[in-house]
Amino acid sequence: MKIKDVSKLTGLPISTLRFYERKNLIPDTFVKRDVNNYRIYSEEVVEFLNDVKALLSVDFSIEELSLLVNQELNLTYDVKKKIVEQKIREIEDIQQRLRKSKKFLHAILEGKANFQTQC
Amino acid sequence: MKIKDVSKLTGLPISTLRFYERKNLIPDTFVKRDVNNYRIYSEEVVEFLNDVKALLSVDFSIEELSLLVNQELNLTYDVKKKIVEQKIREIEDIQQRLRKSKKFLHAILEGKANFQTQC
DNA sequence: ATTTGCTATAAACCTAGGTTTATAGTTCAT
DNA sequence: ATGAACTATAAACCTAGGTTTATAGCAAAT
Repeated sequence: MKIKDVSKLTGLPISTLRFYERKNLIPDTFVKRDVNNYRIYSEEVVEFLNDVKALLSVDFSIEELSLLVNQELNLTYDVKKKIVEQKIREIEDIQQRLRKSKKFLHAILEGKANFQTQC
Repeated sequence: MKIKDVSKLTGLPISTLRFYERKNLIPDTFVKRDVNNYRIYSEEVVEFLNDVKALLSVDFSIEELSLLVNQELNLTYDVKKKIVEQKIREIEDIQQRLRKSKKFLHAILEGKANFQTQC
């Protein structure tokens, strides 16, 4: 597949695909170069990128994710496991803040929030 | 209260307090000017800013929040209500994505995620 | 063979949400 | 009355996560 196909299948702009690659977010196993220097992607890259999209959309930064994915760093499974576990805790933190904020917004709607006296 | 006191009580850096004010995030009712042009804050600003912090930390942007708070715009209660309701829906969206991501991360830990074959 | 479309890179640009710096006026303690 | 601490503004700077632009080399269809 060429870059445009990957773009269509993942919904990620071509510029973003190139940008992610520069950031080491796409392992070499997924993308080779043709004789003309065009990127040639494997079919599996689509599922991979969909996972990446999901993770980026919540709490992972590009840098964190590239840490997990970059094979050259050769992190042990244990180190990666710790990163993932830490991330799960961060997500649970966000979940708690979201629950609070939602309560707060409902309080605003019901005119119960102090905040609302200023709005 | 002067700016440093507010900074201490809210945990927001002085530079951020001034920045938020420039962004119309702090209603005039909370901050006046002394003869020397120093900002003089009311006591209530502390609770207000804590609410602002909570909302910014999840899903509100400064601009959205200033829309709700800016009295000069004179938005009707109905318009503000719709903004808040919309925001609640956005939060629920995020909550769903977080639940999915968490599942995904657990799957990675258990070696069940396809993603993991690349990590 | 030339126009249209796809690909490439490097570098500049953009936005949000701040922070830092430069410069200057005030206040308080000694 | 002088130094330390606090305040002010404007403008420059910073980071993340991209996007846009400029320039140029392939490819496919007419």
